Amino acid sequence: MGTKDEASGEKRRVPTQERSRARVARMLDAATEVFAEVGFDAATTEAIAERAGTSIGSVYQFFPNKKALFDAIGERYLDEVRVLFERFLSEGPARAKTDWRAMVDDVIDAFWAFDRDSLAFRAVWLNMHRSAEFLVQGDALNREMAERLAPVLGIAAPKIKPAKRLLVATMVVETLSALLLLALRRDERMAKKLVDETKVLVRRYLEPYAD
Amino acid sequence: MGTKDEASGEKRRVPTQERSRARVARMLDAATEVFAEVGFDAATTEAIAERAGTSIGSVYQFFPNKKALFDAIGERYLDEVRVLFERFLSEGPARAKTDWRAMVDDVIDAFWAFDRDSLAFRAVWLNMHRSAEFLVQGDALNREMAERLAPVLGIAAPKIKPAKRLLVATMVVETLSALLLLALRRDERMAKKLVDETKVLVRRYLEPYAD
DNA sequence: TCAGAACGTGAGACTTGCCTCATGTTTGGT
DNA sequence: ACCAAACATGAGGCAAGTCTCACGTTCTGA
Repeated sequence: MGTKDEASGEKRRVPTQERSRARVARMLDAATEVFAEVGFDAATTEAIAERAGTSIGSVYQFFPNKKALFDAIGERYLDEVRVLFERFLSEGPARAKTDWRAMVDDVIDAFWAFDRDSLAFRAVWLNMHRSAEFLVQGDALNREMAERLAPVLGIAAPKIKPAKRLLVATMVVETLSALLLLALRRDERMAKKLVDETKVLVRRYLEPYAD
Repeated sequence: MGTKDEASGEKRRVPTQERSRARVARMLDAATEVFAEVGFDAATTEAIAERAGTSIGSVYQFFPNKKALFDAIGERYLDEVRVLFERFLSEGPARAKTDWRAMVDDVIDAFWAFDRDSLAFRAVWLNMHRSAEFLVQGDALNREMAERLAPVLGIAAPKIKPAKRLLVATMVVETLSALLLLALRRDERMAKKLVDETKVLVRRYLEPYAD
């Protein structure tokens, strides 16, 4: 490795002029694409700079290293997912009691519609955590979503014992994650079938837990 | 990349003496461990040689490059999985009609018991295909298993339309794959819960398809 | 209008890791 | 016992890729 700074410590210039702000935004977009296309290790900073229409020097003016670049878009991506997820959580209590079946469909549709690029990047994101610190660091995002989902399940599926809610939420989140990522890898036609069948699977799994 | 040979063409010595055969076996074991621990990219041939108690030169005497090493254990791993899977397929028609629920449990237990190392390596295997030739090359192993499973579903779950069998089989295989790999990353206690709940999920999903 | 701060650049220093090769050792058949 | 083939070794050639740095350009405020 060529890591110099520890724990992605920044120590870099913060863009203040408009010109550099736009440039940094282009870098993040380029990085998202490149990481999504070839994965973290195979992505080169050179390729990212080129796609952003700038030079390597400029990249390192704002990001101390490749990992920091990855972390930055990871954070941005996380925020977007949280917003999406939050929308459902906020309307959760109201709908969950009566209308949870339709809600499941909506959540799945929403995540599926949520930009292919983002999903592709998410695959890289998950795989990163899976290879490097394999057994130590879990999949932070999925874990967080499961924790947020658990309370909602208490309403939608009251038959689940409180102690078991997190387990069920984890099952749902991980299954969705895996199947949507799979759909992403298939052609349009198969993808649609998979997404629809995923709705069926989740509904059938939760059905006996509903009141 | 430093790839010289195309399409993992061998062009290397085949071990004939007992000494070298044993050495090659140690190399494969070491490679499995290292790949499983840190992933393909981060694994160094040096580390593999060292763990096998030999030198890099010897590794390259029998394997043309790093990828060939990976392919070799991939093949070995595939064979083991096929044997495991075949056992269930052979008894399939007999049990499938009456006893498919217990069969689901058995399959899950069997795959879970199937050596942690192997499962860890499988994660690397799947992730490899996912990053490099992202949208092109699918997950060969899971696809193959789904194709083999589809006919069995015709017996166990006769209500599935023939055209839909492969879809359902794919759903089952991918879900199992994802959830067992997840269980692997969790501690013993949580893993057991996840495995048990996976049985529940698969059973509930297939139930309406059974006669 | 001008100084200095912010910004942009890309050649190349430096590191890492794959793989080769020249050299030495072990084995098995005669 | 002896030779040729098989085997083993690890220093280092080489390519790829990360990140720095010295120099040039653009912006901002007084």
